[in-house]
Amino acid sequence: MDGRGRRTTMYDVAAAAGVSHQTVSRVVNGSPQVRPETVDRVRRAMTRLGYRPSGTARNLAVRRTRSLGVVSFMGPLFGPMSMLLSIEAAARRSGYAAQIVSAHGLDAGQVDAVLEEVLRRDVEGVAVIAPTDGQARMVDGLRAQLPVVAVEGRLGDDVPFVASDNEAGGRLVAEHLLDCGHRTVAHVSGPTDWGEARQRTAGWADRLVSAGVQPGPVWVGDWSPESGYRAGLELLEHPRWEEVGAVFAANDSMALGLMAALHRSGVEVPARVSVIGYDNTPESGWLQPALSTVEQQFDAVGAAAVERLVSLLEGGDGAAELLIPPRLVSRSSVSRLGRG
Amino acid sequence: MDGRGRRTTMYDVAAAAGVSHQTVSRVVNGSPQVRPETVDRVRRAMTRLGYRPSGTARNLAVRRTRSLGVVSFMGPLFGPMSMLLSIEAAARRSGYAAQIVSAHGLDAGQVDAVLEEVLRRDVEGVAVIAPTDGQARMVDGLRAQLPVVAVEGRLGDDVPFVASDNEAGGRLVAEHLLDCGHRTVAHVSGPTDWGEARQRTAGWADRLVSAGVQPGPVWVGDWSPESGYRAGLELLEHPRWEEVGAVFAANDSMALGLMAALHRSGVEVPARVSVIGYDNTPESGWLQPALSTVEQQFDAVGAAAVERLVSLLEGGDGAAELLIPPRLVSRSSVSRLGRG
DNA sequence: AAACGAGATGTTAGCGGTAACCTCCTCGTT
DNA sequence: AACGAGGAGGTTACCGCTAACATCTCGTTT
Repeated sequence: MDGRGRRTTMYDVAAAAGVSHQTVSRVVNGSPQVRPETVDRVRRAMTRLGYRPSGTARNLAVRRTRSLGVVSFMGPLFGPMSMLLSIEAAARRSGYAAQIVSAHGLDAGQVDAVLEEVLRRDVEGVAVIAPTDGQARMVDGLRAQLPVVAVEGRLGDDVPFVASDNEAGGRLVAEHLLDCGHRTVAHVSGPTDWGEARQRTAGWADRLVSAGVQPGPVWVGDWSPESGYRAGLELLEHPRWEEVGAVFAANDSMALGLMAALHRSGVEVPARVSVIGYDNTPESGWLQPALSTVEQQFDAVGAAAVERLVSLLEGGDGAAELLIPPRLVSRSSVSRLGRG
Repeated sequence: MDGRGRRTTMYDVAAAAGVSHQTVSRVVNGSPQVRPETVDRVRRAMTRLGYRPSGTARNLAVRRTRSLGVVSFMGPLFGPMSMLLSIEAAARRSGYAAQIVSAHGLDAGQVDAVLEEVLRRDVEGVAVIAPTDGQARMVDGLRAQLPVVAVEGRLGDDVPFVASDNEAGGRLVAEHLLDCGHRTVAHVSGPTDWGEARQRTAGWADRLVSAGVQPGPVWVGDWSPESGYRAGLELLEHPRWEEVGAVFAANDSMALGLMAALHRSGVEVPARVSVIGYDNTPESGWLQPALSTVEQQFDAVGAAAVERLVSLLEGGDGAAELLIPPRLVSRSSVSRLGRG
């Protein structure tokens, strides 16, 4: 800016360096078509005047913003937050800026507001982290306007979808429990309107059934430690509680609450009952007992999502689904019984 | 877009509706100077053509982007992440978009890259979440260009600064411990190049001293559960370990690791030794034992930071510092002894 | 010596909006 | 009947940059 509040533009630099604005543009963009000494003169003028190029003007001229929208429909849960960050990082690596818009609520008004917001920002494509159902339709408006990829939650059959493979994760859990000799396992699932929750449950039940084991009772939580705690209390009063040898909590927070309830009632983990979670938060390994869990590769998911989106922008086709396999982290909250 | 890839503009809408582009602009911006039936005609044309206004063009014309940069220099720790989200929310409430740029490393190259990145995006101001020292100078370049507010970590005497009052938090901890009758308390601090860490330690020590109590041994951690665990092991071998009645860990993660170490060695918390953390993560209340801790009001801090920044943009002065008081959350990891 | 071609730079016309100013028309006044 | 005011809308000139094409300068080529 000069004293009068007018911003320093290319023209100012051009005048100061005794060249045309186009030459300044060339210097800014590193064109090889400029003589070294001219480059120098222009550079000097730029720093002397404190010139800063206007990205806005550039974007308008080239008709690209190189920015992606990332809309997230939830609060500060570990999973969604990790996704957000990993997408931002991946986008930056690909030369795009990430416009993050997050809404905590899910009522129609909020969703609309968020979508308008993201459209207003001239993004070239959008990654939607919308793990609960019923947002699919609300996002239709977006899809008509620009490329969309769904992350972690399906948005419709025709929307490219990238996620951690929750069904595989559930299967991993069941497998591990079976390996350790457990034959009766209960489950504290996530909210049933979360696709991720349903898939973890499905994978778990599926693997159990295919091993001839009947899936045990299921409680529905809301991801919070408190809901895990409540489920734990109810579990303790279940008629067939005695038979339950292991519990699969659909995330680590609920596993924590669950273990708190068990602990409070003097039930030892893993001696009396094994517990396994999902997420592998940085804390999970330090709980007492150290929590066995499943780790999702958020970085890989984020990177894949951005890659898909960028490929769509560059005219590629919107390949169908991509599921990133999770991996089991075995710690001490699951006991190993003799083969039963 | 029409078939040929040209985007639908105001002029297209204007032509379709039989008005001038300016009238379209008036409709888009809700000017009252347009006859209802004209508004109608224009609206119809807009939806028919799938018109979407170009924020970029608008920004260029009005010479404002209404967006703020948020640069964060660290990974997915609870505190920083919470700040990020709270700032984004606050910015949106104030009608600004938040351009989030985060770097995990701290080497000069990275910092420069991040700063350039944020400048390139035409933000009107920047909130820097830079809790470690030595970034102050690196950020000087930024400050010369546009308003900056420092969040959680001081950036220099002349940069407006908003943070949670860590010294008060440290004092709160000491006070609570004293109240509970503890006279010998050890401390696992955060990294010494974090201002927050130093302040928590300082407040804690200060309050202790002013009560005539000698601050106990101090270990330096890195915020991770693992470093808390290591500190715990060392603590157990300290010559004066017998005298230590309480330990203050500078965040909940380290408190968790610490408790794991104590537990492993059969030391009971809080019976033998009390533990208190800092942060109040969603999990803290469900640990065993439930962790006493200090809660920072991230929402308030974020809101205040944005408010400061916006006021700077609108010509206000950059008031000095603002510290938001934290509050103590008392749970069961601290035992109450008789007054000693 | 004149024409040639390539490198270095300048000119002009947008990109899609907004702002400021101008015009036209319709009323109510006097 | 002439006049002024205000509502409704149109015109023109930017905003700060890039793209495409035009121009100028020389060292070569013939």
